[in-house]
Amino acid sequence: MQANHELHRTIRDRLDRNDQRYTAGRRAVVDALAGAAGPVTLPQLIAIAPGIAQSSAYRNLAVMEEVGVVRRLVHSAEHAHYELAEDLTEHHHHLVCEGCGTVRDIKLTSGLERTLDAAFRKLAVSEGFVLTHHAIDLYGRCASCQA
Amino acid sequence: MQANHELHRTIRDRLDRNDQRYTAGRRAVVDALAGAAGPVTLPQLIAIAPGIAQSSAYRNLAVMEEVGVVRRLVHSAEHAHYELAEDLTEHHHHLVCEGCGTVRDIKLTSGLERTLDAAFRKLAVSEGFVLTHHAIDLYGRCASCQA
DNA sequence: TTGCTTGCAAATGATTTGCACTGCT
DNA sequence: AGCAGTGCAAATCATTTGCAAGCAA
Repeated sequence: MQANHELHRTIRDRLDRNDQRYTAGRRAVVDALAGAAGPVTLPQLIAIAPGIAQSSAYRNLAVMEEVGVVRRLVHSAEHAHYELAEDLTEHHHHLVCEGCGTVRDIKLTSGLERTLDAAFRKLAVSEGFVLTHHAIDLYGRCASCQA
Repeated sequence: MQANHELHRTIRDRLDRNDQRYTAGRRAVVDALAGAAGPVTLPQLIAIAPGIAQSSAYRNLAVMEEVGVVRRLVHSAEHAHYELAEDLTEHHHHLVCEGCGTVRDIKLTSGLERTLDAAFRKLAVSEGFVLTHHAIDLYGRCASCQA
């Protein structure tokens, strides 16, 4: 992860380029996302960064997703999860707890990622797809949810 | 995929064991899922198998998911997708079109799957997770959605 | 009969939107 | 001043649920 002011600068640029402002509310959302150990739900986000109205949080996340600053993930939980876009952080995947719904970031070795990329690309071509990205989710139960 | 009556028998057994009936409505849902080229949304399901009420479709899918006959997937589209459980079909992954939202099944080579399993298991252990399964989604644009 | 299943209509709950107001620029 | 961003409350829309009727054991 980049230094924090560097991150903010990059985001401001990206918003600027799309005629969007980088307001205090948006900065607060970004700080909350940057500080988390994985993607967070909207309730979690509001808990971390109090004072942000729910509707504004949703709207700002949508704007920033549009601009490529935020990524929205949907697993099977009732709430979607949000995280900073990968080019602002690092390529990673997710470990999802089926008990409590928490999502944690994980990374594969770069060797394995390279292998996968090649395999995926080949597969996509044979199906006539142009790939934009891939997602790998591991599902299981975290240490505290092993009833 | 197994022969169709074999599939139905397996499903009936699994429902029986959970004190659930295998009704005509449920059979219709299963047939629809078994005939599709990938997971389908509820509207798609109803279109394929007319005469099933929306609420019954949702209810039957929920029951069959509970029993391990159906799997529910959520990508980012507005509707969830449903497919038969993997042990009734074959282990596979998904290619998602970001244009039209269609999801198609794909398979990796078994060698690659083995490599991945090993890597995933190791990762999970180090995070204190007990894995149940994994999902790999490739995102891109299908041939007809390449504007 | 007894209880699960179904279909319809109403309820739920996450997310979105209308609108009036605040605050950049 | 002029327009984008914010908060509140109301609207949406997929999914779930209550209820009365149908069907299987």
